[in-house]
Amino acid sequence: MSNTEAAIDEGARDFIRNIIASDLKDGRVETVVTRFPPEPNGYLHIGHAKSICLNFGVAQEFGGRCHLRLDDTNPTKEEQEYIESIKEDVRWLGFDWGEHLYFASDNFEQLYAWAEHLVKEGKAYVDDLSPEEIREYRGTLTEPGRNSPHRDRTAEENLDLFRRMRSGEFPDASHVLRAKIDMSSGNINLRDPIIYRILHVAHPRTGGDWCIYPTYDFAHGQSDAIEHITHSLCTLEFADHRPLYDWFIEHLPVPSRPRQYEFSRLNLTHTVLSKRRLIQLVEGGHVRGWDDPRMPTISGLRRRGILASAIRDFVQRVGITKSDNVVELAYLEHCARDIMNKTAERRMAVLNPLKVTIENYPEDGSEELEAINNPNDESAGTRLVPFSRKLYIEREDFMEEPPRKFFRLAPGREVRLRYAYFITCTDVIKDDAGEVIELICTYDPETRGGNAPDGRKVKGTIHWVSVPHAIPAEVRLYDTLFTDEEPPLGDGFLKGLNENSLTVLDNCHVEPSVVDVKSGEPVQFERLGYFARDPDTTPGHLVLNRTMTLRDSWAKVKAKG
RNA sequence: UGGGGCGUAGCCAAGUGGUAAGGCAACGGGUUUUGAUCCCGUGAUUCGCAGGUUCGAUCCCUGCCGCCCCAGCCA
Repeated sequence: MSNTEAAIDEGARDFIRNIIASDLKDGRVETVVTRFPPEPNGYLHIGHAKSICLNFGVAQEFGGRCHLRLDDTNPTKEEQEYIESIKEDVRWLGFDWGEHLYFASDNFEQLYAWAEHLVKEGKAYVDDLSPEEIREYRGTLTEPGRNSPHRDRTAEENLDLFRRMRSGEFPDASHVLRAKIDMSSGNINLRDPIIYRILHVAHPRTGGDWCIYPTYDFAHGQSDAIEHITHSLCTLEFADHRPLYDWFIEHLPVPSRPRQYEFSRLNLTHTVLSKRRLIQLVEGGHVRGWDDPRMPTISGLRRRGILASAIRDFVQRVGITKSDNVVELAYLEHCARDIMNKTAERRMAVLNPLKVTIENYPEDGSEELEAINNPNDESAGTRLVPFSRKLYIEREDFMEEPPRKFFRLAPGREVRLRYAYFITCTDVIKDDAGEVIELICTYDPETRGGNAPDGRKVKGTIHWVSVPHAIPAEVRLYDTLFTDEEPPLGDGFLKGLNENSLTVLDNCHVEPSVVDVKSGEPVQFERLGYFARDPDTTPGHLVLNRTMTLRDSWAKVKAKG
C-alpha cells in the first residue's frame, strides 16, 4: 500500500482530512490540490503556520500538491518586502511549492474578462453611489438593504461604464462594479457585493497597468478555480463568504469547481496574532522589528531559536477544528523544549558571574576536562572544557545563609562542579558595601571528572566557566510580550505590554566552544536553558538569545518558602 | 431582533447510540554528575442546560442558555 493509500485509509486526524480522504476514496477528486494564500501586507505569524502546515501537510500526506499564492489584490497595502519574507518563512518551515508560485494578480486579465461576462449576463452592474450611500443602502444586520437606483441599468450601459472604469476615466471611489444578487439576503455578503473598485495606485507586480482592482471575493475563488485547487481551506470568518464563493463558481465559465472549507484560527496566550496589531507593535517601536524574538512571527520565533520542527509539532498537536480556542503559551514552549532537549548540544555558560578562586589548585595550572555534548544522544560525542584556578559560577548558586532545601554552594559546604571536581567554600570575600564579590574554595583532586573514589556524595552540581578561557557574551533574556494571558482588547492592547519582556545581560561568560555555535542551532547551557546566536553577533561581540528556560522545579520550591 | 459558526477537565482535543482516548498544565513519587531529561501515579459518576425518544444518549429529537464572526470600495 502506498503512503497515499495509507493516508486515505487511516482514521484521519481532523475533519478536513476526513473530507479529503473520502473525496479521494469516492473519486470526486483525483489529486488533492491546496494552496496557502497570504496577502503580502505583513509578516507571517504562528497562526499562519497552522494554515501552512495544514495546506502543505495535507498535500504531502495525500500525494497531492500545494501552491503558494500571494493574494495581491489591494496595492494600497501590499509590498515586495512582504512577498520575500513570506517565501522565506514558508521555506524555513520546511515546505516547498515547487513550480507552483502564483499571484492573484497573474489573473487580472482573466478576472476582468469574467467580470465583463457577468455584466453581459446582467449579473453585475456599475454603481455610482458614494461609499457612504452604499453603506446606507446595504441595510443592517437585522434590516434588509435597498436596491441601488443604478441597479437596473442595461447590460450595454454597464459594459460601457465598466470599460471606462478600466480606462481610467473616473476617480477613485466614484464607481464600483457590483454583483447583482440579493439586497435582502440575511447574509450581508450577498447584498450586491462590490467586485471591482477604482484605485489609481501602482501595483507591486502589475505596476501602472490597472486602475481598477478586483476585491478578495471576486479574486479568491476564481484564482482557486484557475489553479484547479480542490480544497480551499480558510479560517472561520470566511464561512459567511462561502455562498458568494459558490455563486461566482456557478455563474462563471471557470475551469474547475473548488470547494471551500473553514477551520478555526489559532490564538495564543500572552501575545497577539493579528497583522493589524503586530504592525502596530513594529511601527510604534514597541519591539525591534518584525523579527524581534518576542514576536509571534515566524521570523521572530526563528531568531529566538525555536526550531521549525517544533512549530510543526505544535501545530499538529493543537489540531484542526472549528471551535474557538486560545492555546496556552506553555504548550508551544513544551514543543520547543521537547525537540531541543533531544537535539541541542550542551555547553556551560555563566550569566551572572561570581568569581571563585580554588586556593589549592596550582597557581598557573590548567587542564581540559571531558564533557558530554548531549546525554540524550550518544552520537553527539564529548568535548574538552578548560579548567583553571579562577572560575566564574552563577551568583544564584551561592548563598551565605542558605535556606533548607538549597543544595548549592554555601560557606563550608561541598558541591560538584559539573564534569570537574568537588569544591568546598572556605571563605567569602565582600566589598565595602557588604556585597559578596569572590569565594575562596578548595578542591579535592581525587574527584576529577566529578566522582569521589570514597563514594561520598554531594547534594548539588553547579556549572562554571574558567576565567582565563572564558569568552564574553551579551545575552538577551525574553519574557512574554504581554503580561496577561489575554491582552486588552482593541487599541488598548498596548497597555498590556510587559515592560520586562526583554532583559539584556552584558557581563556573561561562555566556554570557548560556544564561539562555534551556528545561528539557527540552539544549544543548551546546562541548568539555564536553550540559547541561540543572534544575528547581531559580530566577530568581537557574541550575542545570544535565550530561546527558552529549562523547566525549573527549584523555582516552585523557592516560591513555597 | 437577520445570517453563519461553536459549546467534552485549567488549556488543546478524540469519541458521534453501548456506558468518556491522548497531549499540555498542575500535584505526588522514583531515577539522575543539568533542582533538566526520563519513569510511575493522581483527575470528567460525566460531555452548556432542560425535557423527550431508547433497554441504553456526549452522540438522535425539541426547547433554552452562553460564546465567536458578519453591516471595508480590507483580506
